[in-house]
Amino acid sequence: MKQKNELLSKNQQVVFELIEKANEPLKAYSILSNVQKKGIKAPLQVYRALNKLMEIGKIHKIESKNAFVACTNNSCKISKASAFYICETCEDISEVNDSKLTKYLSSFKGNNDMKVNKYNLEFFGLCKNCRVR
Amino acid sequence: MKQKNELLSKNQQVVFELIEKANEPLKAYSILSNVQKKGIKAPLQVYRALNKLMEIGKIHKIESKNAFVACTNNSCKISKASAFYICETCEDISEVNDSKLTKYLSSFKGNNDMKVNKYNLEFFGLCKNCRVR
DNA sequence: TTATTATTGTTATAATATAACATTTTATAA
DNA sequence: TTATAAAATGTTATATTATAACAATAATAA
Repeated sequence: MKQKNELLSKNQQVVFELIEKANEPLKAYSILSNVQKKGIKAPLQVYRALNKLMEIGKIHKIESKNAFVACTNNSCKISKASAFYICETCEDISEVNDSKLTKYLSSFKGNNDMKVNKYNLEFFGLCKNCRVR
Repeated sequence: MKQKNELLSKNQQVVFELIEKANEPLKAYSILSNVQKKGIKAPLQVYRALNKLMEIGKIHKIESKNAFVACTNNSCKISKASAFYICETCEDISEVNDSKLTKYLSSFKGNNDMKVNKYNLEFFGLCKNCRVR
């Protein structure tokens, strides 16, 4: 499958690669300190890259943590809608990849008759590991 | 129905009343400037009240906006789980009150076998009004 | 080419949130 | 009721997250 990385600008690529390799959500200033050796010096350079990457659906923001993760859905259609599990104990975060959920939420009307363009859903709970202990 | 307000401390009550009367989500520092006449002088006093109010389910935080609204669900059971519509045009925000959705999400297991304690869901789209224009 | 758009670089500053410590009030139980 | 624990308050300082404003450069399209 064709990667979109080639379409990314220099800063966008640097930031995205860092996020993609990380196995946890990264915060903006943590990203900054990790890309300074690559020539990115200011917060705004990071935030601009982050905003663009979110716009094109390559990353998502975990709103409750102010942190950023690479999208793990190959389907670009749902790239702007996102859902995550957040373990309250170990802080592990994983993207939910459930097409039924996606369909259900994307077409959700509720009481308000709103047309849903995107949504963000964050589940908090205990992951399997943390329940056992 | 018995109000819980009586259980609130002085600062909690001041902050809650302001949020409840507002017809839009309020930001912490906006709250601060509005309660200074009531003797609350520092950000931390506001944040402490906000945290407590969230804990007991009287308010919710709109994570994507860093803003706070009074809970409009009378059911205390679901007070920690919250779902909102956010109109991308007029910024109007309303709480979703849909028991099917609540049940569906509260019992959602997905791929991860997580036990869901709470969730936060934010729908973005166009409200009825803004679609017409 | 030339105009337009996206991206970059940079400094300063705004907006959001917590740490740390001292004190006071309220609730609980001995 | 009195001691003691728990919750709430007050205060100063500071950490963290994010954007404004302006100048320059690179990429793309007309």
